[in-house]
Amino acid sequence: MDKISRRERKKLERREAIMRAAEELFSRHGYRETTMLEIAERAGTAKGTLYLHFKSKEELYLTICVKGVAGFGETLERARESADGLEEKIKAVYLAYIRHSLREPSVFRVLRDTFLENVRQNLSPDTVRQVSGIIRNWLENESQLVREGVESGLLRPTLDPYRFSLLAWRTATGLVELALLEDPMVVDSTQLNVLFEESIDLLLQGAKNHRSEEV
Amino acid sequence: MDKISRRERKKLERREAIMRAAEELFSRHGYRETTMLEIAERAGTAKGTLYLHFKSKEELYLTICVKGVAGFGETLERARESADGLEEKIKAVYLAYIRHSLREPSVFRVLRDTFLENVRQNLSPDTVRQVSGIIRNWLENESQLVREGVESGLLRPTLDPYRFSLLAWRTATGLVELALLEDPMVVDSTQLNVLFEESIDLLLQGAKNHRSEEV
Amino acid sequence: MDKISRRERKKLERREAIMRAAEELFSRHGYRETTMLEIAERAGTAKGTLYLHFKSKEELYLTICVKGVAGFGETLERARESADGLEEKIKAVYLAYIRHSLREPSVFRVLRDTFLENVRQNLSPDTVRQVSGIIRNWLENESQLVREGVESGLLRPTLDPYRFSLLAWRTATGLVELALLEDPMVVDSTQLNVLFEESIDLLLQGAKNHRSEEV
Amino acid sequence: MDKISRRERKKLERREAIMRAAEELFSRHGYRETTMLEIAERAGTAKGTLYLHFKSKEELYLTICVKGVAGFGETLERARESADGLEEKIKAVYLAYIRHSLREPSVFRVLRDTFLENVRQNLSPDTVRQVSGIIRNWLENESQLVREGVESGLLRPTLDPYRFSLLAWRTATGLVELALLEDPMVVDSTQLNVLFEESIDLLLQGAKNHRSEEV
DNA sequence: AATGAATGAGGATTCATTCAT
DNA sequence: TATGAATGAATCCTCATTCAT
Repeated sequence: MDKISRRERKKLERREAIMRAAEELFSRHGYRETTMLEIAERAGTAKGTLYLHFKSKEELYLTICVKGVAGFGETLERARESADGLEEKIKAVYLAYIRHSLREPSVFRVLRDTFLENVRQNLSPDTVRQVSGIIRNWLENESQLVREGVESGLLRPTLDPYRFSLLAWRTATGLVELALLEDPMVVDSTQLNVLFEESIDLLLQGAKNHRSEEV
Repeated sequence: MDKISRRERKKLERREAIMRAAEELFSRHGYRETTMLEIAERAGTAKGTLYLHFKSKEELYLTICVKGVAGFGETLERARESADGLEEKIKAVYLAYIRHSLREPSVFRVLRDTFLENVRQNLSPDTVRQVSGIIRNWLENESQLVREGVESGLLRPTLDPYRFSLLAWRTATGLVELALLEDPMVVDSTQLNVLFEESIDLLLQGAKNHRSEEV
Repeated sequence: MDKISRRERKKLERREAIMRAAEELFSRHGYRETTMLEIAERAGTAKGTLYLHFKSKEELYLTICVKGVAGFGETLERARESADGLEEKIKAVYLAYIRHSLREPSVFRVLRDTFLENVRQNLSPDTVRQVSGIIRNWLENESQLVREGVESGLLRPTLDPYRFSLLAWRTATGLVELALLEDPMVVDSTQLNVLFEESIDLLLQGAKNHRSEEV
Repeated sequence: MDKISRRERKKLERREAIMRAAEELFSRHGYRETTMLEIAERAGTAKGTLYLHFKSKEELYLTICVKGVAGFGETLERARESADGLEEKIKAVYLAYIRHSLREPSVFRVLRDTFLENVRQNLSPDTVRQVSGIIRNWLENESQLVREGVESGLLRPTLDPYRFSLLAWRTATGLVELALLEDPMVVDSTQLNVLFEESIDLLLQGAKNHRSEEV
């Protein structure tokens, strides 16, 4: 039994090595430009071994996506729980999304690519739907916070919670994309770091119920 | 001489037909997924003809990029000029960026791809620098408007103009990406259309000098 | 126009060279054991060229089948027409089938393989159906001769014409298979040649209406 | 000693399980189409185990052939012995060949494939010679019956006994091939069943000494 | 003896690019 | 100039066989 477990552990390690290699390469070169041979070489295995662990290139990709999405979900959840107060929670989740993306750029890129039209074409509709489903789920969780903000009077009553979440998500994504460029050219990293916090402050400030503040 | 000029016109028309076809296809399917045969067929020529006009697939791609960037520049410039008032100008440029992107999705996608790390790898550093240069130029033009907004007291004095432009640009890009998905899955198009205007309103509202308003 | 036609002729020649090469190799090694590279090399072209003329390995195979079946059909038809008298016609068609098979062993083998279960599995049901359809057609033509033989009193009234055709076909096929072995081992070629005529004589003799002869 | 024999029995059982699995699969899908993994799974063992019992895929295939040939031999022998009268014996052997083939389609197919040119190429000349030898032996046994038929005046004196046996064998094989098709397309199974008996009747009728009958 | 993970040669197919006409 | 046939490197995937456990 010990022996079996040792063998299984080894297999699991291989699998993880493959996933790490694939994640890195998919993220750097995109789905189509990454070849199974490259992945195998980077993972230190033979081509055929990949197919022992994943039925196809697409399944390997999907597995990475799903794992990545799950990781994101946990991070956001933790951020929401650990912050106090509605405004703080909203900011925490927003910043957690950015920080997690920067910490795991491969995951961010793979998920983003899954979202972009031209990468979608190589994936089965099912894969795309699965990833989209999880993203929508985040957005709805986030909306709930915003809704509470509106109900509590913090944010102005005309604000649509889901649209605000959507906006925050797209803004964060746009900033991360910029931050992940090897040579951003149009901005230096200090400015970007400031912008992460500033951006959500701006959005929240704009969404506040100024009537009530003025009183 | 007339004949020569007729011949040249014909050649130019061919070249443009090829570029239109390529733009459409690169934008829909991405660089790798688009084949030279498809481009040729859509342009109504033979495969070999493409190589009379462009040295390689990559050169064709780059030519499209450069042309697209120029078109964007003109549109933004026109938007700035035709709007009245600082706030209106800022909004106009922001919305023009979005509208132009939606009107010319191919150009938007090709430029966005050029910006993303994994596509950059296929491009010469020179091309990347060229495109980046033009983008920085837009941002600086836009910054100038924001700076005037700050100086006039419309926007709060602590606002960094360049950072604000950057933020608006990334937000707009993030929204356009979503809008261009064939099946956005997480949002319907009505919501998105509202969001285009709402987003810049929110950003501007958040950037305003509320002290002065309250008075 | 002359030039175009020259080019087209060349293309047609290539196509035929490929078909000849494929026919030979499929017949010698079977469908699965034959590789596209081998076919290309034997045809004196590059691998890619095959795909200019045939969409896939299967389509190439099918094309050979269909052409082969047609050739058979014409041969049998000619045999039927040129012989005099019912009995002679039946014998002529039977022998023509054998002779054509021996003259074009590749075609015979390819068609036989299409018929055998394990080769069918690699082919689309459509391919199989198409070939089967033509074979059934032969059998029905042949049946018609036998039916006339029964009606004229030459063959015994209890004889089922279609079954007799089937039997003759299977017998002929069985003999050809033996004749095509490089080293038959169980029979020498003189014996086989005698057997070709003898076999149909035996079958016809057995099918005759002996009552009427006895009168 | 008991333990050792138990172990040996187990080993033998494994070996037989593997052979049964392989026979079934080779027969259904052909040599190339059958994978060692499939055989292992069907036999309830691991892939590696196959190589403890058989040096290679080919050796496994050959072992099945040889065993199959032996089984055929016994069946035919039994049929000859249990029938009474020359004509009955000839028919019995003929029908036994067909029935055994239908009862053990795997064996039939494997042997037939061994006989066909394209499969022979994978086999050592020795194996082919061995199988051929056994087949010739059948044919000679069968010839003996026919010879007696000629000598007794049942069959016409001009009939060559070996050729007649050859013919009967090829006819039977041709019919079995048709009968084993999953979807015969050109004939239904009722007709085929009638044809089994009808065919040997026709052949024998054709071979009879009609002069003597007429008297 | 049994296992099953790992290997890597081999096969079908695609497509950017070349070049003879 | 325009064509499109030809090329062959590159890609995904399969599977017989080996070997450490």
